[in-house]
Amino acid sequence: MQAMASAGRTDLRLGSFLPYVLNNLAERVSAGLSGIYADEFALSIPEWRVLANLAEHGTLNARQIVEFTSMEKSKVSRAVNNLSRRGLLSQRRAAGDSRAKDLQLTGEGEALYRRIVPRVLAWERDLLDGLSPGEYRDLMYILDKLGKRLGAGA
Amino acid sequence: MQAMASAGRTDLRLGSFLPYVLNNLAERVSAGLSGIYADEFALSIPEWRVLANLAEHGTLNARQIVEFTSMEKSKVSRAVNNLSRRGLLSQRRAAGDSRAKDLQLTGEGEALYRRIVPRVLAWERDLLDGLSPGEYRDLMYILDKLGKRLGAGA
DNA sequence: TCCCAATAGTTTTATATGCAACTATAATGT
DNA sequence: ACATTATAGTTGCATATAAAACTATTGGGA
Repeated sequence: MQAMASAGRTDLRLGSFLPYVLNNLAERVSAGLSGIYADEFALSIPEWRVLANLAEHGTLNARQIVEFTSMEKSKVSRAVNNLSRRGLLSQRRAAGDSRAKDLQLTGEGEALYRRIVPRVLAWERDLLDGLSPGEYRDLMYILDKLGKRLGAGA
Repeated sequence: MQAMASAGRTDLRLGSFLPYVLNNLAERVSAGLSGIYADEFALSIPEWRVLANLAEHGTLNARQIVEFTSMEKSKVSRAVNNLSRRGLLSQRRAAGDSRAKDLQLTGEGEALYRRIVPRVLAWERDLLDGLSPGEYRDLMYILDKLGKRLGAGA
């Protein structure tokens, strides 16, 4: 027997159609969160994502950021440039490959990141307070599973 | 005891930060699906959403579509106009309120919708095949719970 | 009745975006 | 070594978008 679901039927109900539900939720979450880093820290979403990935992974080049975030490479390029102009990250030609640039946060970039983190974690905690630990675990597990499946299928 | 989670810590791990995970997944799902209605049916995502909501709910005005989809009203306005120009929906001044317009799919609009539905359901089924029925149920339940919490919190 | 605020929807404007074209460098095959 | 192809990243351009200004209509008060 196959996965029951909206997919088990031949008519479409948007309320149980995963892509629709997922997108609605994701957009609303993004809108809520971007209130923090846009209004208080003057960062766009792509800029925030680049910042956060550099903070987490240390030195990266643009291609790696593209992989981590699934953003367009032109989007990443522009976000990197904005952060660079603001002195939040530094660039230098990569050792082994002079096409690539090693990107890394400056002290100022790290400081900004450290100011943002508690704010977004508090926001997330607020949202997740409605879920039990088990529900949170299930959710992350299932989302991860779907993500892997998408990677394969596409 | 409170919801453990990434939110239980003071450092940020993107891989377990719900907004990040959710957005990555949603974007990839959207990209996959939009391949269908963009390439094969020449519909943008906003257009598809308007079409699907009208198909599901019957006659609606633009404000109601905004509520159902959480899209910007200007976005809805343009999507409605595009569909109208293509003869996929009809507009007429609402009975009780002449500012509003009653929107409803034409026969052609409904026919297009019926051609699209099996395609997107098949796509969804493919994605969901990796989940057990229980996992699917849990997922939808939890997403719904989060959605409601967002509605309240904002 | 007469204002004034609220609402439905459109349009303007500035910005963001995706895609393709492009530059520069690296890797591969013969 | 040389030509071909692939890759890293940037930029130009046409389109899409969000936010605010705007038009038209409605709904309340006082």
